[in-house]
Amino acid sequence: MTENICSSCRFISDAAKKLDPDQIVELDKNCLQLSFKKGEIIFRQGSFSSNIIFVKKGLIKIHITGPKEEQIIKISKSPTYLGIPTTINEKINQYSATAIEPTDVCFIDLNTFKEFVSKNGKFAYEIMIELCKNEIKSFKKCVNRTQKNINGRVAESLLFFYNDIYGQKSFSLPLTRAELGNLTDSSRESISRVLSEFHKNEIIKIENKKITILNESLINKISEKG
DNA sequence: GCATTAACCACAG
DNA sequence: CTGTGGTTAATGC
Repeated sequence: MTENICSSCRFISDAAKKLDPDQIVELDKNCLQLSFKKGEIIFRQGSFSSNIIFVKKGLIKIHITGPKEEQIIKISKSPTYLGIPTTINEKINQYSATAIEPTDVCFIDLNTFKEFVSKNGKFAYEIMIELCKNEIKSFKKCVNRTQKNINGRVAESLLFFYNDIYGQKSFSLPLTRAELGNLTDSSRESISRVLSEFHKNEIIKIENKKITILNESLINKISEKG
């Protein structure tokens, strides 16, 4: 299983590429790879954690317990680090992560990770870049979900799956309607309505979970203007 | 006021 | 789990 040795891993992160050979050996000794099926929880809000999580393959949702109900914060695709904000300065996970497609995850010992950050500036810089990108994305998401109407938010999320996750116009939605409603700050019923309206207007095609984007320019327009 | 929007409820596949 | 229809509260013109 050469794939499970960090030095020859083809999913190695941009940050880990900056590690010295001896640090790679160190990483290898202090990380563990596990596989998760769709629906399996990777780590849970409120539970103890002493690991940084790197998703080498798959798709996950980040969710957090709100005052009223569980809220999906975002969908993240590999390759990505997951548990940096939740672990680096906290003993307890501040949010949960659940696989929504078959997913391979590396659990990296927190102290090992911290040592890399403090001793290897290039590694730390790559980590910073990822964190900054994520923060900007979350700012944009915050603004969009407040200012866009339902049609715009649903269009945006479909475009997200198309452009950022699958890279093709036809894909199988990894979420239920209720989850998509939760993600886009709307209701299950509204998602139903909007999707069937898009379908009727031949903007997309729906066959159960399978979505095909038919009119890309129009759905872009809807995403922008609502 | 009247129209629009979107959530909530209920019920049927 | 999903789609639809009726109802309702909030907001805009």
